[in-house]
Amino acid sequence: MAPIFTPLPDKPDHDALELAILDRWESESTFAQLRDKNNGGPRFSFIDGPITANNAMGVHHAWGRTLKDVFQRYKALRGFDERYQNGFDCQGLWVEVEVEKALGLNSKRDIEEYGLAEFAERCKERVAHFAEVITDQSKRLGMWMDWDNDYYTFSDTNIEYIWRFLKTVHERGWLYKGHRSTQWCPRCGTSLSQHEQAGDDKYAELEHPSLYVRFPLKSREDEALVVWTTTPWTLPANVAAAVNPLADYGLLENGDWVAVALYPDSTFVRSALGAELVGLEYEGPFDELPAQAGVTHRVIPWEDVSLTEGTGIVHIAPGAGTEDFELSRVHDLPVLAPIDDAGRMVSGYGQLEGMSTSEVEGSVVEWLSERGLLVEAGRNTHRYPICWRCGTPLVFRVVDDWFISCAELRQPLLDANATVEWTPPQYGKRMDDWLRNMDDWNISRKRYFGLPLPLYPCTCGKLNVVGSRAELEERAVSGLDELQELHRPWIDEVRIRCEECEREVERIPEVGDAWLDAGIVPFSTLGWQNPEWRPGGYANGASTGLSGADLPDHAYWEKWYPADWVSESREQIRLWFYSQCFMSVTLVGRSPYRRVLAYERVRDETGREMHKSWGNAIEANEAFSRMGADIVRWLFSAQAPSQNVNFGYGPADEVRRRLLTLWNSVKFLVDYANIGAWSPAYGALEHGPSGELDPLDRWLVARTRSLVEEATVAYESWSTPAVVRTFEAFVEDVSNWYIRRSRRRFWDGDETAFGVLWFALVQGLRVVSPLMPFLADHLWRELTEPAEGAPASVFLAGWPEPAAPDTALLAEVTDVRRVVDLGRQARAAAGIKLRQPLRALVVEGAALAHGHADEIAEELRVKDVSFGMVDSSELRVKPNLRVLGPKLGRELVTVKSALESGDFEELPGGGFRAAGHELGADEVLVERRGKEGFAVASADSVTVALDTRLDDELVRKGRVYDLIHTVNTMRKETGLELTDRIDLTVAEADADLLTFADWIARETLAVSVEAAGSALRVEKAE
RNA sequence: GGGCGAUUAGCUCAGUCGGUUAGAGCGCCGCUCUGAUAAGGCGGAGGUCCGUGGUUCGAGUCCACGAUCGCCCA
Repeated sequence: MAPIFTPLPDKPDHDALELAILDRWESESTFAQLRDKNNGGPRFSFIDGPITANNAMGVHHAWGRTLKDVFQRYKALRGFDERYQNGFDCQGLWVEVEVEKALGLNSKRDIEEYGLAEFAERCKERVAHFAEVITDQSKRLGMWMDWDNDYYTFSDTNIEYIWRFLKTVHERGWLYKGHRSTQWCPRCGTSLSQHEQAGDDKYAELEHPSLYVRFPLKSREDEALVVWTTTPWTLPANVAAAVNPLADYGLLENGDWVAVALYPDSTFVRSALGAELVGLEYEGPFDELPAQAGVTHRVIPWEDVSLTEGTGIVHIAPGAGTEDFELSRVHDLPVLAPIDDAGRMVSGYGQLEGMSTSEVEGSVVEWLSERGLLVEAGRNTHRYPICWRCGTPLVFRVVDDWFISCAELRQPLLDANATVEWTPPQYGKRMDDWLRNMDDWNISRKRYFGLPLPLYPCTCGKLNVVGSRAELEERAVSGLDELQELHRPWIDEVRIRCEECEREVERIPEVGDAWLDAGIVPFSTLGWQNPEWRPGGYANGASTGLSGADLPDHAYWEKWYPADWVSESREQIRLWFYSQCFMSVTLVGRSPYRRVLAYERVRDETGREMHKSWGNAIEANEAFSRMGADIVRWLFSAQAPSQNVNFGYGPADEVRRRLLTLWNSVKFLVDYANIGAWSPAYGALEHGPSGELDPLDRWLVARTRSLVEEATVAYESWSTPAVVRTFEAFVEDVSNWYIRRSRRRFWDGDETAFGVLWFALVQGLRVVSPLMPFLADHLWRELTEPAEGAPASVFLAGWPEPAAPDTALLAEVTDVRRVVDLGRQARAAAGIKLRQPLRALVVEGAALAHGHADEIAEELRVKDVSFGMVDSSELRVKPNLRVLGPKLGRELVTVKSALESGDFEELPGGGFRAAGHELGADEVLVERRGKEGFAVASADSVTVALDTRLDDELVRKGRVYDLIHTVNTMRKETGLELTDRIDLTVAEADADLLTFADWIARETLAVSVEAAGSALRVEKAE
């Protein structure tokens, strides 16, 4: 007869099992079935933050993608209709930089020589390639998404929606061209914005020159200001020197002025307050350069001049520093811009022209020392900003950039954020902090493959902002025919008419910040204000052929906006959470998401950052196949999101071992159900197991119901760690209490036990399936395959019906287990192993365990269990603080010390009198210890006393248990099957045990038991 | 300088509403069960719950201040 359940191997092969499940999902269209089932149900709106389709996915992406999938699966089990749209981020500096590397291009000129059209094609190819790679990896992780319906941020539709946003911004008067000093990457040839440039990995410890330089004062012979700088290339652009007006400055004997505070050991011939130096003029070190012609150098006041490093006098070059530039506005200083967009000195700087900022260092030093202006030259190591994409050290340049003013929006953004439920909650405060401090949004990048900013400034002063492709077509005067998509170079050919003066105007060359691309997604993908549904309408422009995504109509947007939930890493606070909130508050005045789950970073298993160059990085694909995707998901799910996760093969092995207990429990059921020819009934899941349930069975049913209850609470509070904890505790209870206590019933083929265990395991799998979909579905299929009417997949089974657990029974068993633990402790203390039966156990306390004496007796192998006072040599009484604290208040201290010193009187009924107070039995905790002939153990007001006295019968029974144990060990060692029968021969010396022959035979599956010879013999019976 | 966190066993971390002897996993030592067995269970060693002060009958938990570390901003 074929077995009812498919036999399970000793342990799971996660990789093979997961690949097999993926095949089943594919061939059975499981996901499509799930979506059909939930179609029209209540909605759970999730919006996927786009993943950059620029490289393969790393394990750090797997954390977020696990969480996204867990909660989408959970909500699906609860019957929610969902969109499952995945998103790819496709354009901007990150793609450009990688494509440049691949093509061996190393400057903007290289790109232009290569050709913008060709370059754009290479960028699109890269995105298409890695979108496919990421899709495959995500599927392997178990992510269920609508994979042929992804949104790509470089589609024309997405771009048009951003255009529309920008037009709105302009109508509000927030869009402006700024002339300011910004951080500039000389390799990428573009400025970078505040939110891009934040974060620790955006800085490096770099060594730069450290120069002390003399600025001779004009009206004072032989006196000079001394400044300190680590950026020699900025000196030729110097126009001023700043002093702290409130600080003391002193004149050294050699004629140098410095801050007194920074030269504590020097003697000064004269001193002055900084304010007194203000207005003095000096000779600039590079006055002879053409660029410096006509510049008057003078001393200006600045409260922020540091008195902790340097000389207390700061060299000011408004063309090469942010603060310098701000000061130039206040003090009306000339702005000299010394470098071009590649970071090379421009004309007007004599012999320095054409040199990079680092090449210029030697020449500057030489120049200064020749003229006697160099006081000291050294090296200095400090934290210096580098480009977040290519690692090149940044410089400051004063350039024109386009900005969105956030002055008017700041408060509305804060108000919108106040409506959002953040998990963990402190991230909401961090968002507030960011919003309070954010600068105007720099949206322009002087690059190539990105969102084309639709800005057409006219010489008449009018800034034309085009809000859609239709508007562009209507106003175009040329270039439309070649416009294959809304990207450079094609878009640059389109000229339009100025709406003010009718002159022909062209687009600014800049592209947009990539966070505009991602931020518009809650509008562009959901069809905001789109009059009619356009099949395939999202897959246009650069994403033609990559996706089949529709552009929905406005009614759809109304249905799915705002998102009920979004989840990304914490750094997205200043990136995607920010940009989409900014755009959403601008367009519709509210936050685009109701709830956020954010998480920290992935580290290696020792807590260090992962770096390829350190050799401690783990490839996502390798993690999936070597650990198993379920294990990867479990590791991430178990981690509190507010803390970095330590990820690696060590922690993975731990998880694997813990999950083995679940596997073993299922395998146990399967093995014995096959022997006993038991098969399950699917209806039992809803109604509970049938048959005559004994207390242990009812306990497991209650325990299962409480699991469902606890897990529901955990999921509903977005806490995967709580799901993990509650599930692991459940598995431990099933395995180490129910199964261990019930083994015999399974050997005997007890149908009720099978039914109860099956119920518990299957319900457990349903609850945990969002976290580890592969193992859960595999075991679901294993356990429900013989049950008629069971859905083919756990994901089609829905969420377990909630049912109130029998909490009284759960509490009883908690007490029972406490007694058993104490009993084992007592045995251990007395040095009596569990195989030695004992005559009696007395239990005091543990009131709820009274009905379970038989279980306790069996578990502890004692003949008799009784409840009552333990008559002992030592009595300890403690106050029940929870009760007495509020009642006695300050008096409690007196009572407590009286009880501690034994100064009390026992009252009838279990009460005590101490320090003048009568204490009821429920107001004290009583423990006893020490008794002749007994082993006593005590904890939490429960005391057990184990009678350790042996007699002949007890000793003989102990020997029988030993014998049975030995025989069964031999059975195993000789490789016998569980059902094999044996002929057993015991040694002559054990002949007296043959009075228990039936018992021995039953326990060892012996068909004959006899005594002969001197050794124990086990032989397979014919 | 401002903001947000963290600090609990050798390591990684839980710790609910303030309550009696602060827990788990890993590691170490010893014991043990075994018809789930490359598992499981029990016990032991190992704690200044970062520090100081406060509130309270009672503080790892609440409050204030400080220290250290991490992160975000300036």
